[in-house]
Amino acid sequence: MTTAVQFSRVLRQWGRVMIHHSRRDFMQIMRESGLSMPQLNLFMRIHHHGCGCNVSDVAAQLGVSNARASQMIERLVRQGLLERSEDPDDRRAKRITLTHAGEAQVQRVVRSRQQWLEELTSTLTEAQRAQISDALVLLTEAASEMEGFQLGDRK
Amino acid sequence: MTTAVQFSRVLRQWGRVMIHHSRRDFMQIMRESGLSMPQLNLFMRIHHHGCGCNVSDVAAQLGVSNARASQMIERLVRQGLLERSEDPDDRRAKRITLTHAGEAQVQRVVRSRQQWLEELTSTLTEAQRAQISDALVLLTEAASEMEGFQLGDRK
DNA sequence: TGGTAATATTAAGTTCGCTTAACTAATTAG
DNA sequence: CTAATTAGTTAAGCGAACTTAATATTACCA
Repeated sequence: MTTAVQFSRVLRQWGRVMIHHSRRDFMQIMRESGLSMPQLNLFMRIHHHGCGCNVSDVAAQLGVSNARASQMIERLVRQGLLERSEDPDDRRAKRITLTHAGEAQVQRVVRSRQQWLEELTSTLTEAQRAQISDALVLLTEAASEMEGFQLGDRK
Repeated sequence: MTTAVQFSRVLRQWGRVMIHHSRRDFMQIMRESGLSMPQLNLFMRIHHHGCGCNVSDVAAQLGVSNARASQMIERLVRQGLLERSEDPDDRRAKRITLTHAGEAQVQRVVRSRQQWLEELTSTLTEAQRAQISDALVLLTEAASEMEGFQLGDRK
């Protein structure tokens, strides 16, 4: 009955719709590209981390042992999707970066999300967009204040 | 420059925040409960499907062979998280349902999502909630019209 | 400088996820 | 009433995902 309860129900509903789509697209791309979930996740993480990711970073972000990260990277390097180069500042470490082909896989995921949202956008009127936009900015800012979640459209 | 582009950027940002959280919570619960991603997904699917789910349904929803579904279910039945009973209408078929313990795992996921959203809710004013709520209803309806995505708070 | 810590890889082994194929039992169709 | 279908399980086997332990190389520190 209280507004708060209704409000959080509305929030959850939109969340469900979003996540449902995101998941479906992600799995679709997995199938098409022949990449596994951990592999595709690895790409997304490296992409969002920016450059200069080393093996330990990858392991930490994936919640996996260093050995496992090294193995995964090895395989993807051999497939031409990742590049492994020596870190000039610390010759023990390796810099892991996406090759052109690897970046292309990331872009498939990014674009698929973008596409659905843009289709959705096109079904709304100018006024509706403005209204929703204001609301989402509020929400996103509130979430970002609640914890140090960094905004900005990547990089 | 156009509103549409800005709008879809705002949409994407909120989406990123949501998905980021959802994923983190999910993996947290996986670790804590000792369940794998496919297993926890299986629970969520059975939960949302309502009762009367049989082995073939599970297989279809998970995108996996019947044999695999049967194997997964077998293990979870042994762990006391699922129940497998004969379908009275068709004695070949089995009804798969969550036990109390299984439902508890689902509730962990549901509650973790709910909790974050409610925390977020509490940082907003009454007026902001109303504004955002209206906006999200618009969005959710637009998405649901774009394709037959069924609404309703589960079951 | 010598010892300790950090970084990455390799080796060996376990468990998991998944498939196909073969099998059993119940239902439906001709 | 047989024959074909459908639901589920079991078996055998492959490859992926992980782990721990061992090793090599580089960096840091007292």
